[in-house]
Amino acid sequence: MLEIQYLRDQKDRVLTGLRKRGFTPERLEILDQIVALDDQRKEIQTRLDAQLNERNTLSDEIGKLFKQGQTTEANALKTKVQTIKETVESEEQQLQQVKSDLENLLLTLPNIPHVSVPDGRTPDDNKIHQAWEAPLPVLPEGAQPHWELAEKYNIIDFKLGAFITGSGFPLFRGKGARLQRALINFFLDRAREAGYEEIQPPLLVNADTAYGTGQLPDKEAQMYYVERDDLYLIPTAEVPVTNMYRGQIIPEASLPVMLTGYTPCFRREAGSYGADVKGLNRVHQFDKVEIVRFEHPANSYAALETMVRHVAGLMESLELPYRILHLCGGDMGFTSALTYDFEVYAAAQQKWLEVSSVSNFETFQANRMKVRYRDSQGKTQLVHTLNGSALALARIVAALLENNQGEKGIRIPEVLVPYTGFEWIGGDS
RNA sequence: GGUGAGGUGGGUGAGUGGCUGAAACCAACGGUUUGCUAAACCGUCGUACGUGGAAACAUGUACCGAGGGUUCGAAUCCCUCCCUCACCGCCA
Repeated sequence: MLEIQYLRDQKDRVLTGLRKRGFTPERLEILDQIVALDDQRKEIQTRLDAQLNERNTLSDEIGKLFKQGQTTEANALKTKVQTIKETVESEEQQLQQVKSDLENLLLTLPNIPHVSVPDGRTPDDNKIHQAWEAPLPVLPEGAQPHWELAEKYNIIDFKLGAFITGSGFPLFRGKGARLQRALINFFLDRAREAGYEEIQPPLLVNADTAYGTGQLPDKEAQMYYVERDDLYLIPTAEVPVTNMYRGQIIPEASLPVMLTGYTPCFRREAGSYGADVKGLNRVHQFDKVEIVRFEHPANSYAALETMVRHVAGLMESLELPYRILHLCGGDMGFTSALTYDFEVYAAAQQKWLEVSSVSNFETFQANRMKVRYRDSQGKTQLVHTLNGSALALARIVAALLENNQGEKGIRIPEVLVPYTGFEWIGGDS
């Protein structure tokens, strides 16, 4: 959620930012509505506070009068307060109304893109931030996409998953399951070595938490919801982990707070069909190691860069061809100010698959969650929040299977062997 | 799931209708003093929003788990919900 003060002070920036996100001039009128509502809010509050002050003062006097036995005078004041009470009630209602209107409008505004964010509407307008310079792997004739390899080596059973649950819920078995576990441990170890504290958060969250990171209200249809208990299955560890600090004031000296967590992620992916959803390309449940940071605003972009380097390092050690995209205004998530997407090249499909998204949310999430720190003047300031996948498993597995297939089977990258305990899938080991 | 007891500031904890935004103690921060450490003493010590102010700051309002209600007035009384603890039941 944007800060109203920012919106008032930096209107030009907000305007250009929203245009970058494809706001039409009509939709931009919302800014003036917000400011007008906020003015109204202030006005009502000033009035209301004055009335409340009078009520409190009079009530005080009534108490004193009663104590002195001056009941007649006290009762006279009582009727006076009674009339104040009525106007107070109506003004309180107005205030509440205006506040909720204001909040609802503010919730419709996405974050303001960073100045570097490219213009554009669709994924085609994303800029390549870091290209893959080496030649892309070319597989020999007869190379198979991962869903065929999965069946051939009996490591992922899509049909069985569909039988047990539904499509998009793959079942990993044998070396497939072990590869998953190896990747999770590898990613967690790397994150820990980089200074992130490991967290195992709850996988279901309440509505307040889902609002905090911005999943509600705008991504409600994307989450699985347990109606009976009013809980949501997490779409990413970002949600529970970032909310660890909801409503908190973090001592400035504790910044940055660096957290990592592995969780399964659940996404309904409503409305996705076709070739994109084949195999592991788009599934309802997948595993991911997430890194989350709460940063001093002055450091957040440097932090973003180190996160990007961290993820790039993972890709490199897995020997996977990857590229980094700088998302354009139209393709960026609602809450993000700047997002880099990592794509891995799946050589059999000859497709780039998104495997990580690293973002700086600046104060957008922090404002919603009221996560602050105290600056050297003793004032509370909103922190910047950042997060990134490091990494999302399903598509990494897809690329590993496809790119590393050969006559002997599927070769496991060297760094993973200590984790898997085997060097080949389908080979001798 | 059942029964009982509770939820007060960073912590412990007082407070059962007005003099309590909240005692006291601890922690923290600033200072004084002793050669350092320690101790003692003095002071500061919640958040949000509004108003005035360039700011420091002053001032108003709200907040004692959350939301409603009673009352001229609620941390205090009533209702609903949430959470914690104890015991019982169930259970990986």
